[in-house]
Amino acid sequence: MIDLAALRQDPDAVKKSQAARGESVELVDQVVVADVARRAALGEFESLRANQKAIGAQVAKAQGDEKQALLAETKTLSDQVKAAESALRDIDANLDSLVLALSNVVDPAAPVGGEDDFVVIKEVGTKRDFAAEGFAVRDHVEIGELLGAIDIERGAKVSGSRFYYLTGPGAMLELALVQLAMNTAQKNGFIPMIPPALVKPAAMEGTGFLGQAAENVYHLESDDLYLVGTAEVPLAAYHMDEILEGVLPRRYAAFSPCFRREAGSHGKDTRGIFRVHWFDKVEMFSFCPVDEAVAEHERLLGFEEEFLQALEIPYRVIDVATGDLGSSAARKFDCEAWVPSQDRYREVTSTSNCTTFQSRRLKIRARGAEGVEPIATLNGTLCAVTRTIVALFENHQEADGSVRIPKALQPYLGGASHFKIK
RNA sequence: GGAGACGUCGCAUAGUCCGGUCGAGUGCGCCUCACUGCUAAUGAGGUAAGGGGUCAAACCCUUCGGAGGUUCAAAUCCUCUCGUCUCCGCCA
Repeated sequence: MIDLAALRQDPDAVKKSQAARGESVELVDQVVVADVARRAALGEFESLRANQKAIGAQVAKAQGDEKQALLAETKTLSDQVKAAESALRDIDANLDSLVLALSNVVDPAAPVGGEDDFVVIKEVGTKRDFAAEGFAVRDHVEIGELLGAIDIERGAKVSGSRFYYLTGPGAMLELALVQLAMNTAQKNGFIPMIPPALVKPAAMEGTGFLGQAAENVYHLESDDLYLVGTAEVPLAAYHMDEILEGVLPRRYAAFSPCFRREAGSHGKDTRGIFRVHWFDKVEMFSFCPVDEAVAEHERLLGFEEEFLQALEIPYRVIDVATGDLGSSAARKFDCEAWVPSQDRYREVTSTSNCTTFQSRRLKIRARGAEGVEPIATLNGTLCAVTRTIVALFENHQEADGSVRIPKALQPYLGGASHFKIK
């Protein structure tokens, strides 16, 4: 939810942001109108109610005829108060639904445009020249089969398309990646967390996933619970309705399964485990003072880069354009790993600065020097397991189909230097 | 799944039976001041959030887990709901 007071002050800034996202500009005007109406209705209700309470206090003291007279007076007042209250409630609900429909105000530094208008910030690492090395690139599906690490066929048999089993070395690799990620995060000041993957509507709503992203969320109707698409949801909602005390930023890193319906991506990335309905992920999350959020965003990006560098995977960083931001994000950086079989960079991690958008919805604030203050939330992927496996297998493959294990990961895999073909 | 108890201002509690003087007392914690060689102790005062209003105040409204209802009036009565705890059953 955006800051209504700020919108009141400068509606044009919000309009500009909506335009940059390619979303409704006139929604801003509707909010302004609804806001004026609300304040009028609020004043009406409040003065009637104040009157009612004042007379009520007299009723309590009065006796006999005097009391009867007051009762008669306040009886009609009571009806007026009720009418004013219900009018206020309707206007309030209307305003709320309009404000909730507004996406976060984009960071002016974010490149304006659609999906393809991102800006490449940097490229890191060296892509291998497989032709020069003298062998044809295998994709992660082939490698996964050779190693006995990924079983897609049986994933489909048991659960349908976009499901998989990690088997043998694949299963151990996931655990190794997760441990490396969690250990790294803890060293960097994150509190390790294992959060619930099923959440109530309030948590989903509060993090902004029931808006335009709703069609990609699994919903368990009989229990009215949602399967989270990212640990961002239970981590953000962890402090829902709280005023944070003490030192900020407060950083958490969670290991959790992620479930995504992938509606609207039919036919996209159908091969392998690049785009699946379920995967596991280590996610970073930060509750941060508003004026430190931009620096914190850079920090999260830095942690993501360090992880990719530890895995020796070539990647680039892009500054995602306004039209491609999630509704909660003011700015987003993606790390895209080089995928040799596709001869292009593909997203493996993503970090967003949600400024105060989520914390307003979730009613999270912090006690600062000047009292209770709003707070910024930021999230970033440390390791999305399946996509990391794709990048790892493909970039570190050897001529015979075996895969070199990067040094940083070896301690978590019994010191082995390679995944060998079975 | 069955039976019961309970959700109050950071924490712990009072208030609920018998509706108004309760937006709410007390203790602890925290903040300010005084006293003290320092700390501690003691004394005085302050200490929920959100909204409206104001140059700033004053002031007003809302919130006693949540949602409804009864009433002139609800922390207090009624209904539903969520959560916590205890016992039983079941289970990893």
